[in-house]
Amino acid sequence: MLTSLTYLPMLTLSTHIPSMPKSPARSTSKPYHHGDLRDALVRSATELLRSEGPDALTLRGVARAAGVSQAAPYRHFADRRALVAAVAEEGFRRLRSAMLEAVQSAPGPLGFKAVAVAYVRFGHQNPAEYRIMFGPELGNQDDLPALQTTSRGVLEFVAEGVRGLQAAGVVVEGDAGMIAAALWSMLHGLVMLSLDGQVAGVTTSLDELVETTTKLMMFGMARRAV
Amino acid sequence: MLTSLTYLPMLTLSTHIPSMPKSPARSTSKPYHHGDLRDALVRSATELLRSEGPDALTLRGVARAAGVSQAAPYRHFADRRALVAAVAEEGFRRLRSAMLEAVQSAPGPLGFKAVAVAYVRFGHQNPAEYRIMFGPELGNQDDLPALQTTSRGVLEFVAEGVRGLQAAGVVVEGDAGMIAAALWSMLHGLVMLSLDGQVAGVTTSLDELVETTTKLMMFGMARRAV
DNA sequence: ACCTGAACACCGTTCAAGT
DNA sequence: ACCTGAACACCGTTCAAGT
Repeated sequence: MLTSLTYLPMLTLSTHIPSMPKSPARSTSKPYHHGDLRDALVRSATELLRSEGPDALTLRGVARAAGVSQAAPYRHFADRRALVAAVAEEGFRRLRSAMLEAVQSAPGPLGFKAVAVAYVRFGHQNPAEYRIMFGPELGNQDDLPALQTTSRGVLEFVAEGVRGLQAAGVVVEGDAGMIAAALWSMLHGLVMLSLDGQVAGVTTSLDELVETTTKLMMFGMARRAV
Repeated sequence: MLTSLTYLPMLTLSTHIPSMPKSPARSTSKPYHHGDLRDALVRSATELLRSEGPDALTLRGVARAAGVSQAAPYRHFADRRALVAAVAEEGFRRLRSAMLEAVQSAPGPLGFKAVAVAYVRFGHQNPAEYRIMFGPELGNQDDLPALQTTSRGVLEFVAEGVRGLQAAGVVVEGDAGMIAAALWSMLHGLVMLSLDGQVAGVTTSLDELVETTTKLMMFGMARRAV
């Protein structure tokens, strides 16, 4: 009953439609809906995740934040998980950038510690994103090839660093991939456990923990033969 | 086997759970509801988690599996998170047992590797539980003192082992808590990354990875001075 | 081609009420 | 004291329909 009377159509007359060419919206501040809703959704999702926490990362909430209907995201993402994966991908890219910047500012053997510090710092500065990147929802990435490629980039980055140190004679010979996996495990575990507050009693200074950890990784915990 | 509904009839309502004579309700002529619904809920939750995955760990689903109404769990758990915490607690207890068994079967310096193997094996044999134990829902445990105590037990256990090795002159001196945190980080990261398939390309054998990792932890990756 | 509105089946949580 | 039934406000997802 109410339907036909109370619902007035908005000003969608043809005369109002700007002569938008095919190229993506650029000058339009916000005429109608985005030329790139996909990107807008990923951005909204990331913002929501940071400001409201992981529980706020709902498809409906993100759609709301982006100003579209709840069904609209399905034009761009197969399901909620695909949207989450897109957020994680962006995170992996930023993590890689942070590590890259670290080695560039401190090349050679010193780079190892610089990367470790940058890695742990990234996790602590982006806790919600970090958790999503390694969370259970994306545990099996077999059906998310784009994410898989991006996340594999981290291991590849570390392995490359290991090879460099091996070539410089600083690090023992051996499978660089395995050594890199061990290093990454260490860093990842450190971020996770500290985010969880599991190692809170150990020290007040995270930097100190990273320091101890990287030293241990470098020289081991076995006592040298006297 | 993706995340789908897969609604199965689930004929679990047969005369389940033989009434334990130990519980207070003994003269119960009615086979009505458990003298210990709390325990039954935790058990149902764990079973659901293992068989159907993390998405099945819903309060309503658990209540259904236990044969009570959807509101009944609220007599025993403040909210869904409290139930999840109870499941995680049980997991931490079993993890500790597995580690304890490992040191007992291989005491001394060899115990280090035995514990590492037992730890990683636990994670891989109980992936869903392991993820819950360290998942984002329980990230901040400040309001879950029981869980906090149980999970802290793991770090304490490792630290105790480190102290033993230090006393035996096998491990370098230094803050045992920090060294333990580094060791735990390594093991935790290894479990997580391998469960996520992030280090799948490195080796086909997880045992080999654990082997390399523990050696690295023991002797470091720095090349000895020639 | 892209988006909306409405619907369906689920969920966490609350609360009066039953026994 | 412990549990049920019904309700509320959310979800993810689908689908016919609009422009």
